[in-house]
Parts: sequence; structure tokens; C-alpha cells
Amino acid sequence: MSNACAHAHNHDHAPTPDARAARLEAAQTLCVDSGERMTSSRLRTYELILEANGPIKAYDVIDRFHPEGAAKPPTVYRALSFLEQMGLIHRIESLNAFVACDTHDHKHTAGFLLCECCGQSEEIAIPNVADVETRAAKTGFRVNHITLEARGLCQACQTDH
Amino acid sequence: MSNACAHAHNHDHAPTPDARAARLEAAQTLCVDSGERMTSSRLRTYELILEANGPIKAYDVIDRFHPEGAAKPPTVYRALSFLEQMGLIHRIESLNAFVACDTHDHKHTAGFLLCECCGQSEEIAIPNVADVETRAAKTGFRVNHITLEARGLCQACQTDH
DNA sequence: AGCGCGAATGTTATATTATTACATCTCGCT
DNA sequence: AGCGAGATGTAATAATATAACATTCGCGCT
Repeated sequence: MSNACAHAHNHDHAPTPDARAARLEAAQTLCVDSGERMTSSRLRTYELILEANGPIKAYDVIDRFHPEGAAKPPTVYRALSFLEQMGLIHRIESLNAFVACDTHDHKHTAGFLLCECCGQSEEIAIPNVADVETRAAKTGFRVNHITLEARGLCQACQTDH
Repeated sequence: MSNACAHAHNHDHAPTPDARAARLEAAQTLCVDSGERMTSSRLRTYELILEANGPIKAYDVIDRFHPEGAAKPPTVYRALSFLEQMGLIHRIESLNAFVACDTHDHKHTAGFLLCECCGQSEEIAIPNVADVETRAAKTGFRVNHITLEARGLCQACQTDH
């Protein structure tokens, strides 16, 4: 999480331990139901992302992976791609970071409001996906995936300043 | 430019040499009018981006910078930030690449259609900027900048396949 | 239980992308 | 000419991500 400015940033968004446990459980179920394996490195990666208070960098996951020392990068990058494919996490392109999916149905496309001050993110539905597709279709372009990331200031960071 | 598939990709989009010269000229003017200096490394960087047939990576600019050998990274990264601040180029977050701004007024925010096959990009106005801002405002978030990148297949690449 | 297969992981090395830090130079101004 | 701010040069290194190949694991089959 970035910390570009002076004030406190004590507006927490990470799920509570109970909520995390429930999400880990649900993720297990989701994988089993899809015929995929929720292995320990995938679970550990997901856990660290859930614990993070906002988007977290791959190398922060790598560093926190083991109590005694860092994981090897491929371990974590593989888990990240898996979790992304499952829709359990999203990659934030403009931050090179990852955040847990916040919707119940684990859609693979979502928009984000990214606070430039406290680093937290809010997942939003992309308004009018259809308009983007319509515009694209004007030149015959077929859309597979939309990245929408709005940077700015969250309410807490506006009032803190 | 990526080349993920077999077919020809002979659908060129780079500006003609004449058009490039005009754009370089216009960029000079824009800088002078804003009290900025269009120095030789900035100009060379912009030229290489204009010559590219789609988004170009920083290190491709670095490699092509001098006839006899590569530039030093800070030279090019500094020029890239300058050009981006001037609105002459855009950064494509999902590709870690840069593309010349295609609009007359050099707006700092634009959307992109990115072909996953031929690697070319088309700059579009972001549909529904207002909708994003309205949605953001619901939680008190103030938007500074929107990144919109739609990946998919351009018309040429659909028909080629 | 033992076997075989494909998926997942381990391991090492390296590729790619980007920045820091500090010395030096250039240009416009006086 | 001399100053100051902005721009550049230079070396080193940080941060992000993948390639390649060996090994192990889980699971269905016999």
C-alpha cells in the first residue's frame, strides 16, 4: 500500500479474521466445484491477499509467504495466475498489484477506484460495459476484457487533508 | 508489438513520414507555447514512438535510440514522463508500453482498444466518464484520472483467423 | 498396494521494467 | 562573464516477472 502523504490512514478495509476464514472456505469450495485444486501455496497466497489492507504487490506476498523467509517468485506468480483465473483476485494494472475480488460471483472483469493517498481500492461494476463494446464495434473490434481503473482520492483522504 | 499468432499483421497504422514530420513540428510548437523545452532526447523519443506500429516498450525505445547503440534508461524514462505530462503520448498500463496520442487536443485521459493478436491500439474517447464519476461520488471518491483499456481482437485479426 | 499420467511445485537462473543518486552540463537571464 | 534552474550523463541497483528443466504429488486404474 502506498503512503504518499502525511496523515494517518487508519481507515481499515481488510476483512476481519472471521470474514477471511469464511472466504478461504468459500474459495476451497469454489475450486472443488470447478474441478481445480486449492493447494497450500494457492491458499497461502490468497490468505495474504485477503489480509492486505488494499492492493498488495507480488513481492510483498513473496516476502510474507513463510514465517522464516521469502518464497521463490514462481511459487507466488503461479498462485497469482491461478487465483486470477478463478476470479478470486484481480490484478490492478496501474499498480502492478493484486486485490481480492470483492463480489460474490467472482466476475473476471471489474472496475476499481484507487485512492492515491491511502492506497486502498474499491471494486465497482464497470458502468455501461455495453457502451464500450458498442464503440469498439464501430471499427469491428471485439472486446474480450476491460480494464477500468480510476485513480483519485477516497472520502477519508479528502477530509483528512 | 506482440505477435501471438501466425498470420501476417500487415495492417499498418504508423503515421507516414510526412505525417510524422508534421507531428514532430506540432509537438515543438506545443512545447514552446507551454514554456517547455523540446530537447533532442525528448524529440528522438517521440519520433521513435511515432514510428512504432502500435504501443512500444520503453526498452525498445532505449535500444533504437542511437544508430550505434542503446541509450541509458534514465534518458528515455525521463523523456517518456515529459511527453506523457505534455499529453503527447499515453502509457498503456496493461502492456507497460507507450503510444502516441492520437487526438488533436492531447487530452491526458483516453481509452484504448488493444488488439491481442497484432498488438495495435486504437485510441477512443472514454464512454461514460460521467457515469464513472457518479458511481465514484456515491462513496465520496473524487476521480483524478481514468485508465480504460479494452483488450480483444481488431477487425483485421478477426477476419485473418 | 503398485503404476502411470498430468498437474503442481521446486530450483536456478535470467529477463524485463524502472528508479536512485549524484555529477555535469546547458540555456536564459542579468 | 556568472548565476540558477532545469536537463542530461553515468553507474549502480531496485522492482517486477518469466524460462527452463527436474522432481513430486494426487488420483484413477488395475
